[in-house]
Amino acid sequence: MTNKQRARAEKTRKAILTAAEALFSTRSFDEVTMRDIAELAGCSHTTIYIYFDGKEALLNELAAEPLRTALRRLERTLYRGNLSPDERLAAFSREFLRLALSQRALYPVFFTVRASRVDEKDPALELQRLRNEIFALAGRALQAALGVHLAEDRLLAYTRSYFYLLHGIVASSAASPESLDELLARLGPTFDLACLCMFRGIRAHVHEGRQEVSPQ
Amino acid sequence: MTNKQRARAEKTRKAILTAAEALFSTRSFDEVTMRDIAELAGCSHTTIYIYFDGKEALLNELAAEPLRTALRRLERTLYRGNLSPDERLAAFSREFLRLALSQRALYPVFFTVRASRVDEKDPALELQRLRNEIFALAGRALQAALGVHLAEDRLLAYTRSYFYLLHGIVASSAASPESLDELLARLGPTFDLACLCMFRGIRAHVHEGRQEVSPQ
Amino acid sequence: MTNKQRARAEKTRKAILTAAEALFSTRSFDEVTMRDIAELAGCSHTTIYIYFDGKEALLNELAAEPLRTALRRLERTLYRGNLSPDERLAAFSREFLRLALSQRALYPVFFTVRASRVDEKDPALELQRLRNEIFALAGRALQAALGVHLAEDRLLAYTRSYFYLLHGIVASSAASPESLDELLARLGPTFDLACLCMFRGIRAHVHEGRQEVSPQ
Amino acid sequence: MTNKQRARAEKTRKAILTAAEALFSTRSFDEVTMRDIAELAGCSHTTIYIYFDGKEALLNELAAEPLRTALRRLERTLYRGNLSPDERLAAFSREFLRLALSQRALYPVFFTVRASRVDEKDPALELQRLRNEIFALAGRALQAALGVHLAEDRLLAYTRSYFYLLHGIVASSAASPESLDELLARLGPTFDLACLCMFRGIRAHVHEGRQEVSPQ
DNA sequence: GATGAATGAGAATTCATTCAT
DNA sequence: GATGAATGAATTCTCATTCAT
Repeated sequence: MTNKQRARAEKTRKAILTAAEALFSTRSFDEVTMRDIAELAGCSHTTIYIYFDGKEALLNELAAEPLRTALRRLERTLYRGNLSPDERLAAFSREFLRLALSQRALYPVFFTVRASRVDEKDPALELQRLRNEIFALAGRALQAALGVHLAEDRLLAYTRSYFYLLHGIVASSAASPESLDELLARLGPTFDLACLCMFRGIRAHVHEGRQEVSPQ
Repeated sequence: MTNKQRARAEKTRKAILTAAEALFSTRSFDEVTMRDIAELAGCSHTTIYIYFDGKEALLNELAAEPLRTALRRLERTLYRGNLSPDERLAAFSREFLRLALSQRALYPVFFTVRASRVDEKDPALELQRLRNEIFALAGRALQAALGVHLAEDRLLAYTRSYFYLLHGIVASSAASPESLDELLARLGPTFDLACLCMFRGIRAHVHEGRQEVSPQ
Repeated sequence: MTNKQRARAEKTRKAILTAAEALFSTRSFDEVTMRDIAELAGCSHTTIYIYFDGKEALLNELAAEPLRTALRRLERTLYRGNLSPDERLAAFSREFLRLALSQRALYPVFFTVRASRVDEKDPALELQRLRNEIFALAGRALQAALGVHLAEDRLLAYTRSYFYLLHGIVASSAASPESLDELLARLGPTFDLACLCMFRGIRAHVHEGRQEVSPQ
Repeated sequence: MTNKQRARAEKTRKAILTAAEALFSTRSFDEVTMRDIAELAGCSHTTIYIYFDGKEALLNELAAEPLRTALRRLERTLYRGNLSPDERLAAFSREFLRLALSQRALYPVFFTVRASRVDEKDPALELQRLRNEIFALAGRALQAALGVHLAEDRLLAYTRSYFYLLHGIVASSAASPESLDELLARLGPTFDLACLCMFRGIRAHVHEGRQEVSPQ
């Protein structure tokens, strides 16, 4: 009994998340209504409120899972043995972009720090943690690709720079109505190029860098 | 008397634009209501419809002016005589970021192409034109800084890459509650660094580029 | 001076009436806005309030003139010498329909008695008077065509019957998007037929009438 | 419990329809607001949108039922055995007028063809169908009463003529504030007379008709 | 005589959410 | 566990009308 019920509940919950994800991948937060989600999930819209505390809570919970998946996959990318460090950074970047672009509408949720009451067990906190880990991961990938050890603050600056680029790529593509594959087919090489250039520039800056500071 | 009336009208119109700008700088398009704007502007919400054709039109008109200003200032930056080409690119970047970050909430309006009926005299068209000009400007600045002539499509790819970075910087900072000055004080150097690295990487890619292609 | 002003005023007034008439001939009362009228009349919408006490007053005044014209033309029709009495009735009917259908949107204003505060100099009163005269005219035409003198109440009943038909023709065609000419080209013969039949039926009823009463 | 809910829903739905009917019987489509309806129905105005797709849909749905009833009753009238053919036509007419006048305000909805996107399952289509059936019914009644077989187009012209009269009667009485019974008490005989005359005229035209065509 | 500026009242509609079952 | 019924708050936008000039 209890088992069956739990299974059913879990299934409904999953259905809601899946439906919401599908809808948010096409439309923005405000454009998706609870009723849309319920319809696609095959349940009543009131049911959603059993599992989630409201629309925003659903959104946060929704974001957490892909982000967990993303983190896992990005980690795996970084420890693949058959790649040189800079190939690894490239692979990391490509993977990151693929994940982010496949969830374009959720991306702002992933990577925008939203003011929110600091509430224990707020899924927003979990999101924050995941974000930070991914950022750290990128830092480690960059460090490895650069091949020299850097002071923490310098690495932070470089990692930020690199992330700006990644964010910019995603942001620039966010409004596109193209599917992920169409997008990558059209712009993938440009994305690669951009990442490569950024990396080269950072490497150059690291090696010769300090005397030729940015003009200011 | 006609003068007085015209003045009054212009004042009201300005008040509406100012109010809208203030509100949009804090909240997003959907979060700001016409009534909010009217209240802040000190007029009835119906008055807004005298001056603008609706909410979206207001938004477009609102975005057009700063963007025009931006274009003018960016042009001026590019023709300042006392700078070397790459200093000019850096200056351009800094100016762009300053402008974009000072209008953070409008930034998506500036740089997100929105599907819209292609309508003569639609202010959206004007926006599109301004966007394109700014992009072209960046392309020319980049070309000049690189110092070699590039085929159009290669230049396009590099310019895009550079813009991704700029977009990313803005997007990353968009949600920050800090004032423009606070933001620049804290992250300005990092922004400069990122731009410099991007430029260096592009330059490197241009010069040694083709043999060492992006892995994949 | 005064003359010039009066002329100008009269011109503006006329322009408003003309514009309103044109618009009401296509769209219904609620669909036409004061601003539409003003635009077509080439004046400010506030000007309309100088000449008319509001939208409804304008409508009444608007209806009066065509109705006066109609009355005049219908009178003329009835006294044309070269027609037999029943040809005259037919001509009257055709003229009535032509007038009514050319002002389809105004027709309800012409012929619908609206509750209204009985106000001296209310144009609604004038309308009422005109309506009554046209009705009386039809009565006389019918009487003449029948060729026998009838008691007042019997004539009233017949005239009413005849008018029901005319009203019905107009009402049935009111919603048609066709122009007057298209409409008459398509249905004119049917209108004639209907009028003819009605007249014949009345004549028959008058002559043999009383023994074969309507079943009930 | 599902039963209880269904009952409640049905009750609400009915309440809305009843309220709307009551309001539309006094005021026109544009004059009745959704909030008026809701208030009279004793529910929130948003509730209306649960049951109907909007104002126009409500109107159509509202019109469909009485029209269905009307059709059924008119059919029954035509097959009553104890009447002669022309008594049947008279009975049909009287029944039609009774129905139409009892729903005066809805009459335009019943019998005015409104332009509308031809949409499967649009209730407007249903209305159109019902209208056509009633018209066909009248045609059959007329044919039977005339006692001779007529070519389709001639019958059509006569039926139209007859309908013009019926429409005219309804239209002329539409604005009256009298109750149905008062109206019939005052004008019923005139209505009968008009119908009788029209029928006699048509019959005359059919029998001797063609040589004495309508002048034109 | 004429007008541009401004407004208040009110329209349809949508949505997230709660309550009774 | 799940749901249908119901709602209140809010949104964009339109219109006839008035007021100062």
